[in-house]
This record gives sequence, C-alpha cells and structure tokens, in this order.
Amino acid sequence: MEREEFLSVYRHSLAHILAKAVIELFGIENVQYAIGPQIADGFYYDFILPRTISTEDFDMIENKMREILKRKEDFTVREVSREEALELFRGQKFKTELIEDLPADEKLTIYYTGEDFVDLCRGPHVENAQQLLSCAFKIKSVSGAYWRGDEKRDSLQRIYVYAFPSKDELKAHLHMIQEAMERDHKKIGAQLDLFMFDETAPGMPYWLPRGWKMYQALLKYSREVQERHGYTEIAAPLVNNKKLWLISGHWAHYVNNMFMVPGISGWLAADAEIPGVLDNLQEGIAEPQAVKMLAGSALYNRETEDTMAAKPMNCPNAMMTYKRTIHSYKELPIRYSEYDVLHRKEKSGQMNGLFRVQEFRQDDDHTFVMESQIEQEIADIIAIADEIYSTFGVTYRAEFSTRPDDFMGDIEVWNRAEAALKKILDDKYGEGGYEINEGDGAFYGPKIDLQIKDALGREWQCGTIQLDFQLPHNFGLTYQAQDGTLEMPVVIHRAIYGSLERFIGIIIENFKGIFPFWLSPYQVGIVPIREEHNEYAKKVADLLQENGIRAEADYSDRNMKEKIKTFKNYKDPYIIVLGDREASEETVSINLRGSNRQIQNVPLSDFVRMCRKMNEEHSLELIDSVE
RNA sequence: GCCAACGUAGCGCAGUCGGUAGCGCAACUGAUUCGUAAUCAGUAGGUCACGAGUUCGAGUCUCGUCGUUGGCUCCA
Repeated sequence: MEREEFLSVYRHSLAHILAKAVIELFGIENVQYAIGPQIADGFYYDFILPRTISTEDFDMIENKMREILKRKEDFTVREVSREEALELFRGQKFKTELIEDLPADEKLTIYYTGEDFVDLCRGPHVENAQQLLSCAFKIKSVSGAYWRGDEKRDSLQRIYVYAFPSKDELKAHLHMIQEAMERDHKKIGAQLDLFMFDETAPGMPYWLPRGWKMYQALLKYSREVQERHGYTEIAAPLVNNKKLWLISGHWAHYVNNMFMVPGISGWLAADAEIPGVLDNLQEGIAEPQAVKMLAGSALYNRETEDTMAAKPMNCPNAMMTYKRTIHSYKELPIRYSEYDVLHRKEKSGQMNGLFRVQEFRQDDDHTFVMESQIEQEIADIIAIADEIYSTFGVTYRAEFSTRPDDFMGDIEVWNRAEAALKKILDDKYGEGGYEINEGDGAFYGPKIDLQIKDALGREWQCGTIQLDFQLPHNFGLTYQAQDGTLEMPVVIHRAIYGSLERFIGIIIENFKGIFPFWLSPYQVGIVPIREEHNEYAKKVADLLQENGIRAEADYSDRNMKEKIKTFKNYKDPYIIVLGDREASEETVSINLRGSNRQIQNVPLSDFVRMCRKMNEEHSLELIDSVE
C-alpha cells in the first residue's frame, strides 16, 4: 500500500510536470488543460492543443519535462476560495467547469510547480521536483478522448506516459509490453495458420484448417463436461423474423447492433430510374446520381413484416424451444446448451482481432429452473467453471452484480435470488473473496461475472451467469407445479468460455501459441527420413488417427531437417522421426517441443498410450518421458 | 462513430528529390535420398488496399472510401 501511495504521488506530480511542459512548448494562451490522473502503468493528461501531437513530438516533450525537473522547483499547495480559483483559471474552461461542479463547501486546493504553473488538484504531491529526478518515464502514445467521456463534448488529445520509480522498473515494464506484443494472438494466429480475416467480412473470422481443429477440440471438451452435468444441446435458426425480436425486446433495445435482412415490400413492374441518389453521406462530397433498377427488382424495406435479423443472442430461440410443450416441475431444471453462430454489429473502430468480433459462437446455455433450484444450479455452474478454467491453468475471480434502480419484476424474487447467489459465493470463495458491484446487475436479473487471469496477469471477462426474470415473462413461459398451478420458471443464462473466438484469442496469448497437447491443432508431426520410410509412416499415421490423435505427416522428398523445421515452427508438441531403425522395431523417436531433447525408440504402443492419456486428461504438461 | 497511425508478392520488409517495382523467407521446377531447426541450382509471382485529383510523369503529393492497429465509448 505504501508503494501504491508513493506511485500515486509521484505519478500525479509527473502529470503536473507534463502539463507544465506542454504549456511551455505551446504557450498558455494556446492550451486548454483538463485532467491528469494516474493509471496502472503511469498517467495521462488531456489537452486541447493548436495542433495534433505526433510520435515525432515525444522526444521534444520528454526533454522539456526533464529540463523542468532539473530546475528543482517546489510543489507548493495553497487553499483558495472558489472566487479566487475561478479568477486564477480564467480562460481555462475545463478547470472552470471542475471548480463550478465542486460542492460549495468543498475546500479548493491548488498546487504550484515553480512560480508559473498552477493546477487545481487535491494532491498530495512531492515537495520538490528534485524528488522526481530518479523516476523513469516515457511517453507511450497520444490518442483522442472526450471531455468526461462524452462524445458530444470537446475532443481532447490524451498523452499517455509510462512512469515508474526507477529505470529498472520502467525497463521491466517495457519488457512486459514487448512480451505481450510477441504473444499477440493476431500475430501468432497468422504464424500458426489458425485464422484470417478479409475486408468483405470485417470482424468475422475465417477459421483455417489448423485453427478449426483447435476450435473443435474446445467444443468437444465443453460438450464432454456439460454432458456430465446434464446439459442437452440444441441448435436453432440463425436468422429470425423481427416478430421474435419484438417479443424478446431486442427490437427495442438492440436493433442497432443487429445484422438486418430487410423484407421485400414489392417488385418493380418496369425498369425504373431513381434520380438524386447521393453516393456519400458527407456534405460537399456527395454527388447525386441516377440509379437504374431493372424490372423485377425487389424493393427491400427494413420495416416490412418479413424483415428478419441475424441473432445476436441465443436466448429467444431457447425460449421458443422451451415453449414447444408444456412442462412439469419434475422436468426442471432443463438445460439447453447451444453453440450457434451469433452476429453483433459493432461500430467501426471497435473490432480487435478475435477479442472483439462481429460473428462468434458462445458456449451458451439457458437453464430453466424453479426458484427453489437457483442455488443448487448456480453452484453446479460454478463447479463447471472451476473445472474448465483449471484445465487451462488460469485462475479466476468472481464479480457479483446486484439489483439496479431500474429493475423489473418482483422485488421479493430479487431479494431471494440475490440471497441465494450470495450464499453460494460466500460458501465457495468466502466472504470478501469476490467483488460485489451494487446496482450493476441487468434490469432483468442479478449476475455473476467470472474474470480469468492470464499468464501475463491480465484479466479477461469470460464466464457469465445471469438470472433472468424478464424473458420467461415476455415469452409467457410456465411449468406445472406440484399443486397443479402454473408457475413461471426462472431462466439462467450462462457461458464459461464466453465467446469461443475471444477465448481462443486469450489462450493463444496465454500459451504464446504453445498449446497443451489436447488443444494443439496438430499433436504429432510425422517425419519419414527417406521416401522408403513413407510406408511405415503411413501406418503410424493411421494408427494415431484411429486413436483420435491429430497427426500430420510430410511424405515429400524434402530433407528431414526441413520437415522437422516446418513442424517445429507450427509448434507441434511431438515430432516423430521414422527411419530404418524405427520401421524394423515398430518404434518412434520423439522430438519434444520446447527443447532439443529426444526420446529414442519408443515402442509405438507406448507412444499411442502417452498421447491418449493427455487427450483424455486434458493435461497441461507435455509428457516428456516414457512411463 | 470520434482522434491518430498504418495498408507495396502468401509472410516479413526496402523503395532517396515524383522518373522502368526490389530483397529475404515461403511457393514452383530440376538435381540431391539424407538420423534431428534452413542441401544446391533455376523459375514464377504485383490493379503498390480502392476511387478521384495535381503533374509530361504518382508506390511517392492532395482529397475521399474501405480495411487494420492503438486509444475514447460500448461490450462477450
């Protein structure tokens, strides 16, 4: 904690130095300075400047900051009245707004750095800039940001700076950034031929043969686990008429994120020409053109009755599936798992490799339960999450979001459900062993989010467990209770991977492309030394395939070293070399991934057993000796 | 959507002042038949993202569009 305070004091102080440097460089009359808080790896400061800052300016700004530090000026604090403050920051609109927004009785403190720079600030700061001389900092980037995050307000230039107490720590941090860049799933995905994108389908991955093998391995594993827990899988339409979205509420709340298939409101009886169609929405650039349409052309219209939309979520179709028949309390819980393709339209600039896409699959499920079953069902879901996350060797953290102000439904149901969830979380993680976000739940029910932590310590929200009191209501779902009355089930939405696409992105970075055996696109690379060994190699390949082991063989006449190199670049866990010796003795010689170590002359049956064991146990570690 | 940067062969990159489109790897062909991370020789591969503009001439300068990346915002 001490270190945290220290970090906050000097990062914040450095932020003032940055502001002072920028003002000295551009002139106070040309600069509007906003706020400069500290963040995880440094700080930023927002400005309005007469021109845009580019990377070429970074040195200049950093040098100016160092020059200012060398002046060894004092940071002096002064308490001022609101009037005094307003006078002092006359012409600085952001500071003025901040002052006016503070409660009337709040004490205003201002900090001087030297004589000529003053900033509104709660402090505390270092006493003298000298104390910052040993700090290490480096401008990270400049990007756009809005004043108070509101896109309708001023657009500011945000200067991000890395800042650490010592050069070594900055160096370590830059090293970590470098490491993260090397693990970039977009880079590794291309290197390992896992997936690709094309501009005709922004944010919609093409899964290449190798990537798809991994995808299937993840699906297979998910299905295995869920089947054990009594889940039954369904598949449903990807595109539904808007009637469905009107019932579910998506048409009202989510329509701008949906890919639309407009309906047809008619056909042209004769060729027609539509004059004055603008080719561009931007003023001054758009030129009106006549568009020709041939007789028989359909006239598409989003508002017609046969308009359809691609599903952004599986829930409505799961509700329809439940509704097909009447249900008895004896059937519940009913667990419909689903891996269908979903589409969500994102604003341009929102996409990011596999982390944020417009087309994806979830390891989704909708479970229909009686209220009395919530507790046990959630406990079971958490058990599934435990099992799956531990298989990937990652830890996770739960966040509990409770009833928001604009909740819908019966407050008593909410209270009972939240109490049940809290009890499970307390039992599982201990009180305080998870975070509570009061009022952060969805309007239709409380939720638990599961954040996993990857090998670099970065956190990702993957799993989510949400109670839903709204959809059963919208779709009029019922079950017949023991006493013969019709009751409404509660729906639990849940996913463990979250989106398969994003999860794969995360594990690519977590494992740096060096996947556990069971997950590797190909698990064994087969290298016959000479063409005369192809026959034996083929026999081995067939045997592996029969045993559910994914193997690839290179039967070409290339040099064996080249074959090994190719498989090593693909990071195949085992590369087996087959020559005279192996063929005559029915053995394989294994090259272990990640080392130059080999295990010679392993009996074929032992090798198959090793591979099968890792597939069955979903082992994290590669077996590196014959047992 | 907003701010900024980027887009040259499958991949990684070079291309100066506006003057004939280049390199490495990969691919293909031939030779080599090899015991653990690059055998040798040769060949082919381009709408320089797309569209306008300036110019005698544009990969290079200007504008626009699309895509990607880093942020903002939102989210799984």
